[in-house]
Amino acid sequence: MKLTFELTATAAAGNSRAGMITTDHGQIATPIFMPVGTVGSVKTVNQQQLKDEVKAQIILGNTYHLYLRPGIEILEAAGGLHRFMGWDRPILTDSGGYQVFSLAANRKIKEEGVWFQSHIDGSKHLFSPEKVMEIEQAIGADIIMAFDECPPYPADYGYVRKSMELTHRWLDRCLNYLDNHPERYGYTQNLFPIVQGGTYHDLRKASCEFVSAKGAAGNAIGGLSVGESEDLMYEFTALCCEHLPTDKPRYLMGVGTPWNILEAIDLGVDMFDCVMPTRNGRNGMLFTSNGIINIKNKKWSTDFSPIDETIGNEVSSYYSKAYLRHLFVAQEILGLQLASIHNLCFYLWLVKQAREKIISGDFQQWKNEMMPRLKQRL
RNA sequence: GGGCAGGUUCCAGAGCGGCCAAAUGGGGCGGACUGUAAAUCCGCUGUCUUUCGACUUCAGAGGUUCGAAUCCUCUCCUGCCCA
Repeated sequence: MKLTFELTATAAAGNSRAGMITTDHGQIATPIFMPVGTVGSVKTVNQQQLKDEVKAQIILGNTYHLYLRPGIEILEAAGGLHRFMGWDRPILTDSGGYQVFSLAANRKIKEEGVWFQSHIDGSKHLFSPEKVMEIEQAIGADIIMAFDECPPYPADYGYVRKSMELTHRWLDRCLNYLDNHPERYGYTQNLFPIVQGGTYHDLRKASCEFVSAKGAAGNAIGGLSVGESEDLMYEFTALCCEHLPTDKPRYLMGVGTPWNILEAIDLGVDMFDCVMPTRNGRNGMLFTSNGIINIKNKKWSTDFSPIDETIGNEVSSYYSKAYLRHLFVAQEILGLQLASIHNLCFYLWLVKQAREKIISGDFQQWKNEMMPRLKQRL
């Protein structure tokens, strides 16, 4: 069944909304944060913990990484990524578009697609829209992203316009491929197109219109959080929300900090993903309901209070800051895991709170209260 | 009592006449990280000074030398071995 989106509640002030996405692998209550599991693994966190402790409703995989390893033959033989990794809830795969940006030194963009040099062994591979769709079908995610070019920031108008037009042509090729190649695992995969256009108003607006016209089950905002200021990011997120359909989920790709997420929810975004809770967690940065902790700092060495009691999950209220600091100093693997689990729990708690506040009508007040607290350095 | 090996900046440990405020690692302190080439990366870590630079350090005391962490003498301490 094609993915559906039902609006549960819309805030009186601002553009935030609460909704329910339904996929063949279950429902997703929005706004939602999606943990990133690039290679079919949310680093350091196993699937059971992801379900029971983090309460993740949907996770991400990455086309580029999964294509290189283990490769599509193995994924197909396994019956798709859900089965391969033992995850029966929804999955979204990114298309490799972000790697066009992050692996800039090792790729070449052409009309037909992008030539990548593998970061693993240096081998060369062509990612065309058709090839990416083929891989995403083999992976079998519930939501698959169109293949796009994510231009860097800053980039001049001419470049961004050409890049956006290329992304649009590629979108048509993705759609055309899907029209002629039915999915293979007996459930529906939903293509989300991606808006580009950099930080140019007319381009962003044009891209929103182009994308909206496709009538996709959901739409994504790409090309943000690539180095621009937060104000610019908010400005262009707002612009995109204004021009994307109201009755379809809006996904802001790659964002972000806890306060970025609250701000974007207020602007009308429904879905988020970011490596920040996991990567920064592994690097010792904890996001809590009271602010940011660098757990490696000595001041935590004798703080035996829980990591964060208010968010209500076990890891965060059971283990102390002092213990977690000890694990980091001793370079124990458990430290990386507890930090990752805590941060993910916090992110999921944050969007759940946001949802409840939207439904109860208190979102604005709650957000204004939370914003300064979230940014605070403890 | 005798023999041998040692005592270096928070720790370990290089250095063995000038290029030494002293390698390297650890520890400490701080920072970065936004659709993951990241359990990673980047600073600082004797004192004073914004910089230039100045000053005090290599167990202690004396000495040799233009110049000593480095050479000599004695003292104190540590480890191992023999009595």
